[in-house]
Amino acid sequence: MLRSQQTCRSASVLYRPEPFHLGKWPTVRSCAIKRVSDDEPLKCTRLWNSYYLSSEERRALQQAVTSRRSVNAHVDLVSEGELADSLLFIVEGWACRYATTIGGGRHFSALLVPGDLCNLEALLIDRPDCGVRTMTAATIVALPRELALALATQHSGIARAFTWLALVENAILAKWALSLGRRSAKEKLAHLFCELSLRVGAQEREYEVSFNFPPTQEQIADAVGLTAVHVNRTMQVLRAEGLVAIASRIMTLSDVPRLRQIGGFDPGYLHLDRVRANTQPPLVNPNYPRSRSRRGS
Amino acid sequence: MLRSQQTCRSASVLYRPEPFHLGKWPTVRSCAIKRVSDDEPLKCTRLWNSYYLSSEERRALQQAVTSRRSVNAHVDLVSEGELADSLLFIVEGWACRYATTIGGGRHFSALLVPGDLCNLEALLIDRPDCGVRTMTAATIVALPRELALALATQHSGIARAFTWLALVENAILAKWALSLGRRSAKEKLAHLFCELSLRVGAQEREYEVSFNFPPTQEQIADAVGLTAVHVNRTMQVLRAEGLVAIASRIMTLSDVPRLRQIGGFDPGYLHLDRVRANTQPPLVNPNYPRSRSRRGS
DNA sequence: CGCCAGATTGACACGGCTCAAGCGGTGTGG
DNA sequence: CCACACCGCTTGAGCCGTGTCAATCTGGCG
Repeated sequence: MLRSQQTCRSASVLYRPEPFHLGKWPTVRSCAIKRVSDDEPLKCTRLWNSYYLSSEERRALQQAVTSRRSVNAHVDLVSEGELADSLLFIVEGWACRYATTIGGGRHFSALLVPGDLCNLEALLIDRPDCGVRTMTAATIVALPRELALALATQHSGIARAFTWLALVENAILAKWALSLGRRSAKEKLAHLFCELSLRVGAQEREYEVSFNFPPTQEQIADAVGLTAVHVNRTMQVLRAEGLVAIASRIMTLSDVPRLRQIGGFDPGYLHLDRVRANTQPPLVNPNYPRSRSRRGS
Repeated sequence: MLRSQQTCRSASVLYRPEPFHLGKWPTVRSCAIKRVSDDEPLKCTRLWNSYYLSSEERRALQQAVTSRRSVNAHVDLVSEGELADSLLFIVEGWACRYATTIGGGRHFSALLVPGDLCNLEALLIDRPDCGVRTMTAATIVALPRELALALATQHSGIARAFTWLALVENAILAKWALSLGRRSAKEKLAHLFCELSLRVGAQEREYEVSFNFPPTQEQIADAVGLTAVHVNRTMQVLRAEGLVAIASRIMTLSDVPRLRQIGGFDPGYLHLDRVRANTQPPLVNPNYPRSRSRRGS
């Protein structure tokens, strides 16, 4: 939420935002990865549900994948510049792909919701260009890179599905860029919320949707290129107009058509027609605590 | 270069910028596609030069491709929402991928330089989410979608190369998003110029590079999310500091290390190590006229 | 019950946008 | 061969959307 051009003078005050790498986000002490029972860990995944896979290919994928692991919030799943040897699927919880500016400015290049593949680039690129960090407690599944490559070589459907995932991510990123470059704060938020409501598979009824929405205002700011303060003010406007409401991590959009109009949102770019409909996870998910970081030890 | 939040009141004045679709860019009357002799049209292409292809696969690609065609400047190669049935390679000249905001704001999601693939998404997505338009006269080569799919199915190297192209485009887009969201005008321009100097394969010597650079200031603005006026002022600053100079479509960066520092540029994300080095095209290319559009009808 | 992350508020500053001319070069029609 | 027409580049004045800085408030958790 810091902009780069601003120098980071105040190393003094305690809870002031600080450059990312200096620990504005809490440093992680234990990754607390523990195994969880599972049978079809990939089932709710966008890759799994894409129309490009045959059932045989689905089976092959399922066998190649590790079992579920649960991860704390604020954990780096992928660190910028370090070797990455697995594709990570986020089965439950939210994460983000982020990059930082020399000045400490932080920016998200993706918000990852349940079912998303966190780091497709690890398939072909060994040093990731940006990190991936959980925003909530999450459960993930890994597909070792070598296995993924082998599968993609043997099964053209799997290769095609990977390419498709990359193309959709591209389309989303292009829309984000459009927002970042040419939309006002209000439009940015409207567009983002419309997008997320669809991506998490929330069921709209009577122009209204509700869905789990763990990000803090600061994290929203890092996604749309604003300041946490300004996100706050803009949210107040949207709230005052009766368009959005957030209560205990659940976001409600009360007038989706209006929001779409404001944000200039057209769902086509998400290409949801190439995926089997995904059921929305339970509205209040006990595994979703935006676990507050315990202070330094 | 219009920002969306601004209403477009002045339909009166003559040379004022106008919403994109209303013809700020000249409307195209004739596509003027004419054949040109060629032998290995794909040779200078990033796909062709990627390490993922075997020589057999290169041959297969070469055979599948149409012969070169030359295209005028300001021509839509791909129109948003319309069916696209070919992958287009831009062999010579520059183009851009663009999208527009309801308010008429225009934004580029990519600048395409010689050797780039214009619309990889056409491989799997039939209605493109954004348009592609030439910025200069250009020569292009097409690979029919069905052929591309068949090749990707038969040759895993080709499939892999496609995926790789998508991933690199993604990485570039992510950096653009970082710029858009968190960098100042000066930083944005510095970063963009550093990126382009590498992508066009310009040879740096003694901290200095020169390369063909056809975009107008307005087009630069559409790439970095600024106004043409502000790009102009920022360019003046960079020029005054002796960092960049443009003369007759040739850009010279006189102090690349300094520019990289300003823009926070780290070339890793371009993953040039996965492509055979590409020779820089001749510095002044007679085919590069930023052909001015003749006026109406 | 105290702590702390996150949400909220207010005062103020500034980067970048808007509006409005003006300038120089270059194809083009007369 | 000249004179427009027109594109792209510049410049100046003024404004406003967002950022900055600094408190304060609030609810959940240990």
